[in-house]
Amino acid sequence: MAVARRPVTRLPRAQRVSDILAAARAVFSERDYEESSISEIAARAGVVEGTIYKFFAGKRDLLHKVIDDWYAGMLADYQVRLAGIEGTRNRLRFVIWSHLKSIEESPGLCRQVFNEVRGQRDYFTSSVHDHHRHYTHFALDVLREGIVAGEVRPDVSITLVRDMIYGAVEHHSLAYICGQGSLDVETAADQITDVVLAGVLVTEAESSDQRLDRIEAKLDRALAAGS
Amino acid sequence: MAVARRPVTRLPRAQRVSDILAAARAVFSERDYEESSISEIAARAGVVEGTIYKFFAGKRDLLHKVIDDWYAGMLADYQVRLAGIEGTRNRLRFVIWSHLKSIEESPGLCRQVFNEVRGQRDYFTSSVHDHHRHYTHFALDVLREGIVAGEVRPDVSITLVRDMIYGAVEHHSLAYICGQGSLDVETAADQITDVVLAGVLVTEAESSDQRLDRIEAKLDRALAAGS
DNA sequence: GTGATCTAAGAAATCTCATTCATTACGAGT
DNA sequence: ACTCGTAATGAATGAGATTTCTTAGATCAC
Repeated sequence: MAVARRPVTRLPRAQRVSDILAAARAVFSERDYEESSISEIAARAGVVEGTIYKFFAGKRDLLHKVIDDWYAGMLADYQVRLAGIEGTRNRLRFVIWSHLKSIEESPGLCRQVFNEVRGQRDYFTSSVHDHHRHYTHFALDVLREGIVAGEVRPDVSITLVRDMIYGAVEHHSLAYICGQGSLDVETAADQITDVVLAGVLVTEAESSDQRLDRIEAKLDRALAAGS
Repeated sequence: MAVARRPVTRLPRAQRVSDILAAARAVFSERDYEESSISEIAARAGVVEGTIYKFFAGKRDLLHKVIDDWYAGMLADYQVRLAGIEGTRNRLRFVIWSHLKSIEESPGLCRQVFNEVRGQRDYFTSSVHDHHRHYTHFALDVLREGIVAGEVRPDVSITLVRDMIYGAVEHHSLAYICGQGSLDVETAADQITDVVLAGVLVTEAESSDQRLDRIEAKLDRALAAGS
């Protein structure tokens, strides 16, 4: 007895792949990795489970490809926008603001990155890590420029400041990412920029003190002369 | 035909629970959550899989209990040690150093916390979150004391500075946690303390104002005397 | 000491996926 | 129209978590 079989339509490879990626992105965005099932992704993409394995090595690989895809989209205009911003403070704030903004827009994917990608033993050899390096490289550039411009203390470790920036943003966004509470991107960007910048700026203290010393000394002399 | 059955020994409940917890801690420390199997934990604890479900609701619950257990141990002497340290800088450095130290000592468990516990949708209602609140509360206390002492700017958001501290520590330790590279606790503690403290310390501006006030007063007197 | 009872511990069944595989049939090239 | 490569299917496989049923050690009343 012939079993009723779904009518088969063959699509160009690129089309199928992007359909599956879109479906996977949707599912991974709204569910935990463990709860995201290949069968649901397949159903949403309009294919059967086995089809997915024609294009992807497995569930984990599929997630990685979804994240790669996401990063690629973000990186595209990031560099262009940053190029149009001047001044260490403004550029630093843009880096911080951008990260907050992408978290606000895609909390689900961020969660997958934090929980399932980063922290995996193979993370440092993955393509996601490559993308992330590109992504965070801009922060390092901004800091280096600040040092060259004489605004930023040259003795701080810029990689550590980078860790501090991204760490602060991500910790701060944790509740939002977990679906608890809201995220005020502008306020957070201002606050983080303030503290980070204060932490790395060349202090005016010495030169001001010197000037004050000089002025005070003059005054003392003037007073002594006047009496 | 009677099947050969392993001789059954009954232990007091507390003993069995702590045996299972110890075995689970070992397995969760050396493997990813996904790769940690209940059967391996059972084997190491010297029990059969079903027994674990007598005491724990499931694999996830078991991990949570392991983490709770770990936090309880850490919190025990943390408060005592901190009480013996004076000065905002020293106390802040201790908070940062302690976090780095616990990561250095238990990278495996940290990974489980970062990847499997925090970031889960139910995290903010879990007992692990309660423990973590206690744990990070000390940082907030140190900052508040700093504000009272007039050393720390009262206009910074202390919860944001807390996020910055823990975020920086955890980002910085990521490679180590993933089994790549090493972790220099002392250097990292120094650097993070430096930048954070520089970011939140009261600037010399105020005392400069005071000096300017004094100088202006002198000037006024000089002008009055000269006229 | 003996028997009743409670429940820890065992062992195996079940259930839920991810992953694999043999089969089918679309469609481009001839 | 025919053939062939391969996209797509759908069912089988297998691993591992969870459940369930059974067995038997411990404890208590008498």
